[in-house]
Amino acid sequence: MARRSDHTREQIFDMAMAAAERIVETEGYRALTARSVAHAIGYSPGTLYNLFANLDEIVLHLNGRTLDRLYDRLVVAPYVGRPEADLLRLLDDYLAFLEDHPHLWQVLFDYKWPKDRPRPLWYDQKVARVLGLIERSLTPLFPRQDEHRLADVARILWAALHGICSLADMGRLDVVSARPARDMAGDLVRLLLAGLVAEPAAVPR
Amino acid sequence: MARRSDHTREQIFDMAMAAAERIVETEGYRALTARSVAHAIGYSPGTLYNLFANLDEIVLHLNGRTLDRLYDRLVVAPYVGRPEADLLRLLDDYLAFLEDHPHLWQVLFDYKWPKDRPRPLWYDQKVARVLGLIERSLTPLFPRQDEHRLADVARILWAALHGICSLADMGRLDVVSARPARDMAGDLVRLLLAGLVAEPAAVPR
DNA sequence: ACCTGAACACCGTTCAAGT
DNA sequence: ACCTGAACACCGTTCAAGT
Repeated sequence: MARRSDHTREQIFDMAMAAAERIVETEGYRALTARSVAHAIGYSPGTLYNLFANLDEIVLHLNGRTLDRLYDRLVVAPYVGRPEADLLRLLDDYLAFLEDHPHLWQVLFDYKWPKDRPRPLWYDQKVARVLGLIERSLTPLFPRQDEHRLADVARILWAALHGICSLADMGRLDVVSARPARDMAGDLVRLLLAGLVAEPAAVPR
Repeated sequence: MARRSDHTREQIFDMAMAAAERIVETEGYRALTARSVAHAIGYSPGTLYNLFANLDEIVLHLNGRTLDRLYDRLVVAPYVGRPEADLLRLLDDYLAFLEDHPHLWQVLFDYKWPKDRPRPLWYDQKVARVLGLIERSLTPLFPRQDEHRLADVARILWAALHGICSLADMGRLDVVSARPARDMAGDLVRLLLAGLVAEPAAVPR
């Protein structure tokens, strides 16, 4: 057999990404295999390895697309300049995204990139772009010279919200009594903001 | 071939669990396979399926053991009755456990129990026992009739800390600039406590 | 130059066959 | 009653062979 050149390299790349996304959304993470993607685009498994070093790289690109989708969703709402209102709205949009694309969200956070090799720069930039929205919402609370502290708090909030969504998604928060993730996350945002206002310089960096 | 009755059912169970733990600790999650466990205890893969419904159940029991270890580690330190001191000490012990058993900790949280079937009661009880330590530390901040609120805040804190440790473990917090998980988690604890004190009834349940 | 598909070294799980 | 190990239906990845 041989080259078919039915499609360019770029076309196959895009087809593979679209197929991967569709497989994850409809059948879940575990259905995403090199063979299933290859089959979905009508090429042999070997062909994928001309474009991607391995399956990990397909997942990485898929997650990049998910981060873009998430950012696009979060960025459209108006920014009013009141931290609590802005953060709670970000939270609502985030949770709505999670509800619309639960499987994509799971892959985004569950997937473990091998520790030995560094994440590509473009990927970190996509994460930073989302983090930037949280930072913007927090900005009114910090004086200009406290950019580092602002960035730290944004990351704390990002990670903390992730923890709540993650455990809620796994059904691990309903020990003893259940409460929606939305309520708990909203609670967290309000407590954290109250704490910031009460102790603005609690833990200088 | 046939029954060997070299060991009782209980002995094989314990051998399998010990082997699973050793495999995860030394070689990581991905090395934990039904075949590797069977080989480690000198039985055939089929034998495991007399004791466990599937590999999921082996992981579940392994995680139960990990929760026990974690609890044992957290419970020994003295309880002084000052929330900040007690929580920061819990945090330190938690992080120390994580450092000592990174792979066991990863399996504990990364492993997804199938959503369709309920977690066994004994598992939830082990989680609740750890959560109870956080609740105890928070108790001085809540009046007696606010037990529900206390439980909610404990779970928020537990989930939020998990989020920080989880993203830190995956190296996903060092976007832009890195900061140790310990610092971020400590920051979170202090901010949350300050928020609680400032707005004790911020979000009544 | 590109694509194939067989091959390699694995999986989880089942179950007929043995003692 | 219990254990085996071959079998089934999969994996990710490689690479000689083809066009």
